[in-house]
Amino acid sequence: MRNDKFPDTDGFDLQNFLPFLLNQAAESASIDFQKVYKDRYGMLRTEWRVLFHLGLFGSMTAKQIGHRAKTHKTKISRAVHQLENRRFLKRTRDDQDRRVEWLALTPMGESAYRELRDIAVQYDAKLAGQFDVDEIAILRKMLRRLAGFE
Amino acid sequence: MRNDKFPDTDGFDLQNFLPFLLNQAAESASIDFQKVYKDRYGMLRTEWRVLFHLGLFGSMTAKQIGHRAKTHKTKISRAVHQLENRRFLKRTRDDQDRRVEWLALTPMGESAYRELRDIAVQYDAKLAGQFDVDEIAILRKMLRRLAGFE
DNA sequence: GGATAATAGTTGTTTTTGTAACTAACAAGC
DNA sequence: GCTTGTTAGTTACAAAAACAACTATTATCC
Repeated sequence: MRNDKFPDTDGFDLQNFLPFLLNQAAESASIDFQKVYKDRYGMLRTEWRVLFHLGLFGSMTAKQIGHRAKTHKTKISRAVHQLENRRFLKRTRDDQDRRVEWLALTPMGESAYRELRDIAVQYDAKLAGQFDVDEIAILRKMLRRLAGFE
Repeated sequence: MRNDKFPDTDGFDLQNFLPFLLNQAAESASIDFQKVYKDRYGMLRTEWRVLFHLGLFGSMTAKQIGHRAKTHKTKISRAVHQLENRRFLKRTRDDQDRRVEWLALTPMGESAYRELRDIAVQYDAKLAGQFDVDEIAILRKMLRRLAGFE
């Protein structure tokens, strides 16, 4: 880890320190998209994540979503409540195991999902567009590894 | 953006969506280091960021730190208070402009900084170590661009 | 030089998160 | 079948973050 900009420091470069760098990149990269689901749909981050999971994978339990999104069950629980209040999803108890409830989007939820998904696709393309295709492939591969997705 | 794992979905792949992917990678990559400054020093993220900035760049104002770390001034203000309470830094008013205060680490702050910095260097090396050197260079370059560092 | 605006930093209030304890349902062992 | 343990999800309370309004000081400009 070198430090080109401040060679008079002690050899540690904060702007290249991966936890800091990743966090800053993640913040910058998500801020404009955040505005969409926040200002336009009044959603929190966990809420759109639940919405996206249900939109993508159909019916899921809170636990399954939490596991895939690495999100604590209390956060999921609150997001589900909120989405339910806004009529974006409905729950149905599992008959075999009555602790479990299956979550699925309502038509309203589906439509919100489709709109946000399309925006997300464009948004991702715009972010990726500033790099070479092979570079962006390397980036995603490394990030998936860091994220523990594979 | 293709979706190999769930080809029966609608072509959107959440695990490759950059804002989500970056955030997950950032979370995973920082969790173990977070434990160090949290459990061992009782620090919050913003507090170690202030500490690191002062350790790296010497005397700075709250505003300068906030700008470099992209952190809101209220968060910086509270972190500075906390670090001051723990005798990690001291403030001195600027004589030219008495709104400004210059922040600098105390010897105790310096020593905490050095310890955390050494851990950070090792930690970064461990993270980077799982990739090729040229790949990691590409990763950092792209992340710096995404983060708006250059 | 006095009104107005801008700036550095703080404080107060509201949201959101984190953590732990909780309920309800099921499972296992005996 | 009854104790003990586990699991899905919720709730309550404490910690932290977000946001807006504030103080104190300096800059602008007529």
